[in-house]
Amino acid sequence: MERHSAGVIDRREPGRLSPCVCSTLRMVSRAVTQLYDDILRPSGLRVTQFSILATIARRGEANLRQLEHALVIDQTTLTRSVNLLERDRVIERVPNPDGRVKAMRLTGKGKRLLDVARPLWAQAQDRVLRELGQPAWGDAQRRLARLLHVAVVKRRLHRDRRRKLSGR
Amino acid sequence: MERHSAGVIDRREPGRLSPCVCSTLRMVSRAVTQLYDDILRPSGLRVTQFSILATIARRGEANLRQLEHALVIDQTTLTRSVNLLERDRVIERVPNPDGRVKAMRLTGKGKRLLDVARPLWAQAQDRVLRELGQPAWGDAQRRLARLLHVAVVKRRLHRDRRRKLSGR
DNA sequence: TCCAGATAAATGTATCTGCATGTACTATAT
DNA sequence: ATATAGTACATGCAGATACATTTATCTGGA
Repeated sequence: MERHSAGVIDRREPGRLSPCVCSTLRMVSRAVTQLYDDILRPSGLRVTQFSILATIARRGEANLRQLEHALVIDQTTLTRSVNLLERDRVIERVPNPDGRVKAMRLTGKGKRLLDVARPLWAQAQDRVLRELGQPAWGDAQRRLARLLHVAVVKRRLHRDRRRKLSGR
Repeated sequence: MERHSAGVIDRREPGRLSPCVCSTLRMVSRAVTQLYDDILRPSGLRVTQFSILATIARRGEANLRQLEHALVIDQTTLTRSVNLLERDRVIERVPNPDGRVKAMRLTGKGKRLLDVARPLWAQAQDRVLRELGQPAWGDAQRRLARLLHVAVVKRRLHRDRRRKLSGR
């Protein structure tokens, strides 16, 4: 008997959500990521890489600082992710007068890859939105945007307070 | 060429959300995780570990399979996380007649740790909910629960189809 | 009894994540 | 011209994530 088609018992859905806002977000994020990555697999891109590529593509080029703000990813995380894409010749450096700035653009390979990945992404997005409903996602998105804003701001406050206390 | 150089401009909040459901979730998840981890820091626990501990504590004990379902975390991920907690003597193994099952419970240290962490968690949770509003979170939570369900089910379908195609 | 199939967890590999800190370069005030 | 502050990115370290595969164990027949 197949592992996941396994009878009635495995029909039990994942338990109720955690009361914790953060754990809930992580949980949903994990599950949805797995779905997207599954569907994106033929392209060889993960959704993380896809979002970086799409962001660079939209702007033509982008440096780490811009990506950090656009994607709300820590700069040190971005450095590694970007390095992997660079290693695989999916993106390449754009010369910049400011020696500190690392600006990147897609290579030909990167563009072709993105062309392969886009319809797959659309497929994943479609499956989710068709089931969830566009309006419901619109609602959710607004809440999440607010949540993002709250988290970013609160955190800034928290860090500033700690810094003041420690006299720095 | 007027990059988004410093100063007043940097007051700009993180850009609009991505149109991608998955990227949006990951983005918000990252930001909120950072806030929770920041506030939990004095306890030495991260929110991921906190949620595992809280789950075990609620049940008295739990094995990996139960945690996998409760937290919607891949079993292989759980193995590593649980090993770290075990290494730090925060949880310990509970003997089980079935030699395959790894059931865990909190140690004394684990309980004390959780007692330290809980008020910190509540503080993080409060800050977010006070700002977002309980009802708004209730709404969001419902959408996310639906999203989780959709992702899990869709993925099952996707995998089953691939398996059938590849003749396995 | 013994074995095939099922189940629970562990392992190899690779990526994602981010804190604390370091390095390289730029801009500014003197 | 030069110290100094500030900016942009990199690195060391540690944990979080999960796919593919393996190992250990259990269970139900023949």
